[in-house]
Formats: sequence, C-alpha cells, structure tokens
Amino acid sequence: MPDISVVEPPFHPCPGAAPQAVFWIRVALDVPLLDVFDYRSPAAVPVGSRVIVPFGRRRLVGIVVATPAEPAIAPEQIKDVDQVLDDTPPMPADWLRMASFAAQYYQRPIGEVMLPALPPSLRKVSAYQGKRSAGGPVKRLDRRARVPAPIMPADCVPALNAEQTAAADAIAALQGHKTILLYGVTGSGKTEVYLHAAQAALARGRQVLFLVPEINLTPQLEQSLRARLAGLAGPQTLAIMHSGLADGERLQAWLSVQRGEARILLGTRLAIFAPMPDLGLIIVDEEHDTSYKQQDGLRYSARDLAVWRARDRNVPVVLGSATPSLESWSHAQRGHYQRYTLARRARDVELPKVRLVDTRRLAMQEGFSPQLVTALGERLERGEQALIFLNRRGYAPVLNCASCGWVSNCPRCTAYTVLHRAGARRNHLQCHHCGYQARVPRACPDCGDQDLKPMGRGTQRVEEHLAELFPAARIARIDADSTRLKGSAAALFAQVHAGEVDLLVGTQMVAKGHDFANLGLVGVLNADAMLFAQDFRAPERLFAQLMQVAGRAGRHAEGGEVIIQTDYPEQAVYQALLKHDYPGFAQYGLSEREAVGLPPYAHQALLTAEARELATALDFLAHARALLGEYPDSFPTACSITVYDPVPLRVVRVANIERAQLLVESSNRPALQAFLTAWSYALGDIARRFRVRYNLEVDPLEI
DNA sequence: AGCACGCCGACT
DNA sequence: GTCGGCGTGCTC
Repeated sequence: MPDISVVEPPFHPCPGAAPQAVFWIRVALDVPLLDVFDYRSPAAVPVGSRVIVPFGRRRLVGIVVATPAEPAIAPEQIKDVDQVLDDTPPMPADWLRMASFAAQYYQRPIGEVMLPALPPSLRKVSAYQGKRSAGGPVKRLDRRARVPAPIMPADCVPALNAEQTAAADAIAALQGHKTILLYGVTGSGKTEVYLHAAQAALARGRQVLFLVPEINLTPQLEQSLRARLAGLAGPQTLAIMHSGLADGERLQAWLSVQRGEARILLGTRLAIFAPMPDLGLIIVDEEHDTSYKQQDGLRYSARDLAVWRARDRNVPVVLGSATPSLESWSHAQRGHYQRYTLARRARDVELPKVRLVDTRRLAMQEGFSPQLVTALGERLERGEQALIFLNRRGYAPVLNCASCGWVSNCPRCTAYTVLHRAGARRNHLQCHHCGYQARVPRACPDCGDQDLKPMGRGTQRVEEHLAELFPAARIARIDADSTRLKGSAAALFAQVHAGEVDLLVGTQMVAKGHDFANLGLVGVLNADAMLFAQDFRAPERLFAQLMQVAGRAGRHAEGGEVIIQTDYPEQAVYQALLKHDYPGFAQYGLSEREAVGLPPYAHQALLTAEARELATALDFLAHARALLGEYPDSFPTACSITVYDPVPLRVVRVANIERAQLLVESSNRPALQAFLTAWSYALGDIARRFRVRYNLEVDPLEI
C-alpha cells in the first residue's frame, strides 16, 4: 500500500515548480480496495481536504490523505481532481490519525473508515451537483467560529457522597491522559460523577464527548445535560448525534461540534468520529454494552477507539459500568486503568434481594414456578408493579406435530420459525433470522394431523398465561413486536410510569435505562438459555443483563426482589448474582479465561465466509488457513498465531446463504496485527476465486 | 461497492 | 427481432 502518512507537511509542490506547477494528491475513497488513489491538482491542496474526483465511470467524494512528491503510478494514468470542497475546513490531523489507526487495526481500507465517518451530506457527490450555484450542503460561515466563554458550574447540584466526590474530584484534577474505570453499582449515581467531571472540563474551556449505547434509553440524561450544563451557555452548547437523525440534523450537529460551538456532544458509537477541536474529556457510559461494537461494515468498538483517541489527544476517558467488561476490569486490575468504585447507592436504598428458584424438581406451570406465582400475587395485592423478563419474543419458538414429530423449520434458514399469535402478523410463523413468514398451517404439512403444539414460550405466551393467572391485572408487553411502530415504545413505557400497568412482560428492551418507581419484583424466565449459548462470553453477558434487569426493581423503596428461575442454581454466575458480587464474578471469570487462554488473555480475529454451498465457504476458509503454512516467510511472526479449523456457524444457513468461520488467535497483539495485515491482502484474491463473500473481524464479540 | 460490457432466454 | 439475466473486470 502506498504511504498514507498524515504527519507530513500539508503539501509538497512539484520540484522545480514554475507557472505550470502540478500537485499530486493521494485520495482515500469509499471503495472496498485496499488502496488509495493519486490525482493531479493545479493548486496545492491541504491534507484532510475533501475533494470530488473521477473514479472509473463515476465521481466520488474522497479525502486527501497525503500530498506525495511523486505519484505511485505513471503520471499519464492519473486524472485531474474535479473539485476541492472548501465548504468545511480540512479534516484535522488528529481525526486523520484516528481514522488511519482504525483502518489499520480493523484491517479496512482507509477510505472505508474515513468517508462513512462523515455525515452523509458531506460524502455524497449529489449534494454538490444540485441547482444551487453555491453548491453543497454547508452554507459558508460569514463569521469566525465563536468559542464560547468557559462555563461556570451550576449551583443547584445534588450533594455528592464521599465516593462520588472522590471519583469526581480525581477525574476533574487530571491533567493529561488517563483511563478511568468508574465501577458503580446500579443506582450509585455514576451520572452525577460524569456531570461533575464534564463541568470541570467545560470550565477549562474544553469540549466533552459523552457516549451512550442507545440515545433513546437516556432521555433523562439529555435533560440533565441540558439543564445542568448546556443551560448555562445556551441551547447550542449541547449537540446530539445518532443514526436516527435526519441528514440535515446530523450535519448541523457535526458542524457545530467541529466549529467548537457545541461544547458537549452526546451520542451513540458513531459520535466517536466527530471532529472536536477542543476535546478535553470522553465519557463512555455502560462501557460493557455490546452496542458500542458496530456489527457491519467497519466493525469498530467505539469504546476501544475512545480510549485510543483519549490517549492520542492526551485527555482523560471515563469508562462507567455496574458490570464492566472483563477486558476493562482486567486492565484495571493490572493498573492500566485507574479504578474508582461507587459501592453505595445514592438514595441509600438497599439493592433488591435476589432469590434463585431451583426449577429441577418443581411442577412448573406454563414456565412459572409456584414461588414466582405467589410472589407476583403478593406484589399485586400491595399495589406494586412486577416485571417478567424473558429474552424471547413471539408466542412459542417452534410449532411441533405431536403425531409425526414435524417441526416448523424455516425453508431458507437452519432455524425454526417462531409462532406469533399477537400483533400485526398474528397467527403466523415467522423466521427471526430472515424475516420469512407463513400462515400457521391448519394441519401438519407432513402427516395431516391437526394436533400441532407450540413448544416452549415467548413473551406473547407468557402474557397470555399471566392474564389467566391474574385476570384483574393490567398487563403490558414490551418487545420488538409490540413497539414496532414509531412512538409506541415511548407510549407503553409512559403507561407503566403512569401506573396504568400492573404486570409488565418484556425482553431485553425493558432491561436498559428505564427507572420504574413502583416496580417491586422482577421475575426472570429461561435465563439458562442465555447461559448455555455457545459463546464464551455468555456468562458475562448474562450477569450484566440480569444485574441490569434486577436494577429495575426497588429503586425507590425497600423490599425489591428478583426471582431467577433456573435448573442450575449452583452456576457461578447465579451465585454471584445472589450476592450482587460483580468483583467475585469477574475474578472467577478472568481466572477461567486465563486457564484456557481466552480474551483478555488472548486476542482474536474471526474470518467469516458466505456462499451458496457450505462446501465452498469451508473450502475458502481452508485455503485461507493454509496460507499460514504455505508461506511461513510471508508472516514473520506466524509461529505465535493459532488458526483454528474452519467450522460452520451454529445457524449455518440464513436466507439460503451458507456460512462458516475461522478463528485466529494470538497472545501477542502486534503479531496478530502483522499477520492479519499480510493475510488480508491475500484473502481478496482467494475470495474472488471461490466466489465467496467474506468478512474479517478484529476483536469479535461473538464467536 | 458500483457500473458497464458481454453473450444467452421470453416478450412488446 | 429486442429487453434483460447476472458473470467478470476495472476503477488513480
């Protein structure tokens, strides 16, 4: 790959430049080619500029990543740049560094990182060929960007307890870079610490980047930021950025942050790529949340990039969680991160009591143990709300013929179709992988028997059963199906908050964010299914999820309770939950990982292949794997790399595409990186030969 | 990824 | 006779 250095001086005029000076610019484009492209320009173009260039038969927006003295290919093959877009200043050097790092680290062409990181309006050629003569979505600024006066702290701030003060003061006092792990139990007031730290940064005239997993889950956070921080210097001070914004809104937020007008940027993972000239603090709330990892395209972790960016900018970054990722916890244990603990709940309300109900020898009724039913009845009698948490939507995960054993398989996937009895697609079988839908058959398609039975249960069936058990109770179900329509989730949650709901049934949608004042009991059904998912991170995820859903109960009053039904009460994850013992669980989890050499004690990459035939996908992976042995000299550090056998994915076929994967592992990060870089060059050719689609993911969350 | 060129089936 | 299927080749 040609040099894409971004630290060299802004431009090099051609040697001997005279009237006919020619300038070479090296441009990153959003194309899946591991390359950058040289163009000719009649005038100097600063690195970081956006340009429009001809590329094949089309024109594309690109970013100038270098201005080489000599082009990488013969000058006669080089085209002229079309247009230098000067409606925004060139992308700053630190932004280019972060994008270059992300491209290298995640093994992607630099253009595939840089261009998608811009707001859509700034990367589409169409925005610049409209009728308006000025052209482009950005109106020129008449005035210089105004840097607002430093913001003084507000006075109407809740008093912090000793733990919060210690953490907030320590963060506020930091001069340069430090990664802080803020470990705070549910309800311990992490947000107050964030706000104090943010205030201190704002008061120093710096900008704050505040990342959250999902923007919709934190309306109260936005309000706090507005009231406590933004209110002091006008509404402009806070910018919001997430994928749900319209192009125009997204552009405005981006511009105001880039100009230094907005001092706080609250956003989801994509906000990590916003240019922030005065960046002084990054906060990553719920740092363990998997939403920070992008699952398509460039598979970056916004949390990991936040740590990188903070180090690069020499500013502090705060990672907050009640259940930190084992990666972050391990960094703290080794002293790489500074840990602060908030062990006390801010309101001094006891954590909810956790009860394990051993379901092995119990007469269960529709998935409910007698204990859970009794507890639900008691809460209802006291006028409290209760939540049943079940991470499975639909009525039943499969329909089954009692006479011949037929099961409702999806014709396009190796998965069952799920029976739905409620909602828009009532009485349909639905594939949750590909979206296939069919009417529920009257009789078995194989033997004609009419005795078709739903097996297992989802939220709809639980809702139905609760209605039978407690006919007087007002029941609401919150899952992806009941909240499909825009605004319906907010409406349902509003009903719960208004006390118009007694019993709530929900999937993981209800676990996050919401603070139910009158919720006394949480019942967890079928947690074991999550525990025995194939992934080695399943217990970690289950712990985090159950801690989070447990946190919904009894936030405002004593006597909150969580009942977890399980066949395996002796499992470490459940035992730790009994005691609300995250540190104990983390220690156990880390020792297990260390014993078998899993992350964070090893680093992984996952090569996934998709093809019409499974054999093709496996064959491609086998060839990819063989590269390690065939050309040992190409990979200088090959000895420390483990490449496992290609295996089909657990759900091998989705929408008639067969999928297989190959895991690469090394305890040595630089070795793994070096291998991946060399490897990814070769992969393109093999993939073309085999006609497979492939994806190389660094630090996969699921394997 | 696009976008076009390039050779084989069912239609105005 | 064309419209159009997607195979494959290229993009500074």
